[in-house]
Amino acid sequence: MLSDVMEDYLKTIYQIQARSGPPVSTSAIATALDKTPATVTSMLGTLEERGLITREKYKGAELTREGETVALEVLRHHRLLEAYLAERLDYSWSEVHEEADALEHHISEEFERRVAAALDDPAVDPHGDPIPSADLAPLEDDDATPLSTREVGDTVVVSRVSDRDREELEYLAEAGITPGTTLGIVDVAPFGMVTVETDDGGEQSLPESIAEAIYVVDADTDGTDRDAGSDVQEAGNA
Amino acid sequence: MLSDVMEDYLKTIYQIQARSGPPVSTSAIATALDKTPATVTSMLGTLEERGLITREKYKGAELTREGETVALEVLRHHRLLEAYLAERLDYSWSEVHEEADALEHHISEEFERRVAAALDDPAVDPHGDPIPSADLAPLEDDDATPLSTREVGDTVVVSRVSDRDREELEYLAEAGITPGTTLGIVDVAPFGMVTVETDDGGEQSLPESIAEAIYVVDADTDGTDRDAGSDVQEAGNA
DNA sequence: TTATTACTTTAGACGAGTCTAAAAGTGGAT
DNA sequence: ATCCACTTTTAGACTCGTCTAAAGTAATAA
Ligand SMILES: [Mn+2]
Ligand SMILES: [Mn+2]
Ligand SMILES: [Mn+2]
Ligand SMILES: [Mn+2]
Repeated sequence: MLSDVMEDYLKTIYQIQARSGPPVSTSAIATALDKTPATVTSMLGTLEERGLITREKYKGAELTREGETVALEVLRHHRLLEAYLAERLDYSWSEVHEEADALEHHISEEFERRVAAALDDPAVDPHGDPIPSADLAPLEDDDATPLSTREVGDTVVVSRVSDRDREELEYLAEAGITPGTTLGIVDVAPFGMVTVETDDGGEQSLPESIAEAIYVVDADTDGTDRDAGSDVQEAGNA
Repeated sequence: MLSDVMEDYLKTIYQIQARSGPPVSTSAIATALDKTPATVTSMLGTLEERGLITREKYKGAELTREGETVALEVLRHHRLLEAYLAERLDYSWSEVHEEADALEHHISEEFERRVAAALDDPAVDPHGDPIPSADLAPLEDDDATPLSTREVGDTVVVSRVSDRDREELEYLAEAGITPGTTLGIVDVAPFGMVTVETDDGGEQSLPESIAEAIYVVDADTDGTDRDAGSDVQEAGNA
């Protein structure tokens, strides 16, 4: 059996690896988990012994297939919980992350199945992140890029939004920007300020930090299979 | 902040104290939590320092008001979770206990509120045990006694059923005996075997171990306020 | 009253996960 | 080619919750 702590390390390594690719540095993990680098080095040793990661000294870590499976399991729990809380317990999308973090290590497989069944096997969580399937098959990486990398004139659809910052999420819910929203980029000002036009014709100016947290795809690349779970995306963003 | 482990000790002390009164012996706690007596002695020292229990050496422990409040909080979480799982996720009453045990330390106060609201503030859990109120006021002790202490001719109503043994609970669900069921005692045989007649006229013979786990009140003392939450009692006992 | 027995506490050890401080390695700039 | 700044690892310590083994206490039986 793996401890909660080990599960959190594996989840974190997975997420950094998904963004920046392996190897994942000690300090990146330390920052993400708010631990000292020395602590991380020690735990990486344990995870390596258990066959969950491979490691090159002074370079960084990489998940093994087994480690990846554990990470996907935890991520499935996390995202199913987020979806359930938003859909069935009236949580807003800015509140679900912390609650899911606290519960993800403690639910049974039976609970996981029942929650998934209650929601009819949702494909994405309230932030637009894909929910790993029950068989824990690897997730394909998506082609979404931050809004901050796009240019004036682009028309894009919001694919997902980083769920790490409550205030950002509240701001975006207020602005009516959630997964599925279509945005036209009207202006890009100095310091990364992006002005967008929403479906309803309104204009919003978004600071760079927000524009970096919004992942978008081209409008014509839209609605392929990501939208299967858009009922969940729509829910509880008041 | 209290650890999960401390919460479990306090919950356990509360439950033993409710059954047998203080002081609660080291060995009783050790048995209930499946730890060694030495371990329990050590933790009792910690709980005493924190002001959660009082203690007389070689005699046993007793909860302070503060300790009792913590225990009631954990118990509220546990029983609300059991009720929610049975009512909203289709769990049977034999499955809820373990899941609630795993989750009770990890839900937020917000989650507690939302679950309570979703169920319309249930008064009892699926086993008939009272759910402490949100203000954590002490529970009055009920007057229910084990079916095994009753005599031929008595007509009684099931008040609650011990939730510790899955197989017992499955057996009872099968037999149609749940909180609220009226039973007539038809026979008491050697070795404590009790034969009862159920509402529908059927007869059941219950081994002593089962009869000890069923807490009943006199039929005429019935339906005072315990029945406020009988919708919950009825749910999910397939 | 004393001896037996059961229970409780003390003493000491250990694994998990964490930290701080110091040593070692890495990679770019001079 | 050497040095410097930064990162990583090592070394050692600490807390928490647990255990085993030994010693102490209480209650009862002889
Ligand atoms: Mn799972
Ligand atoms: Mn999310
Ligand atoms: Mn609570
Ligand atoms: Mn119960």
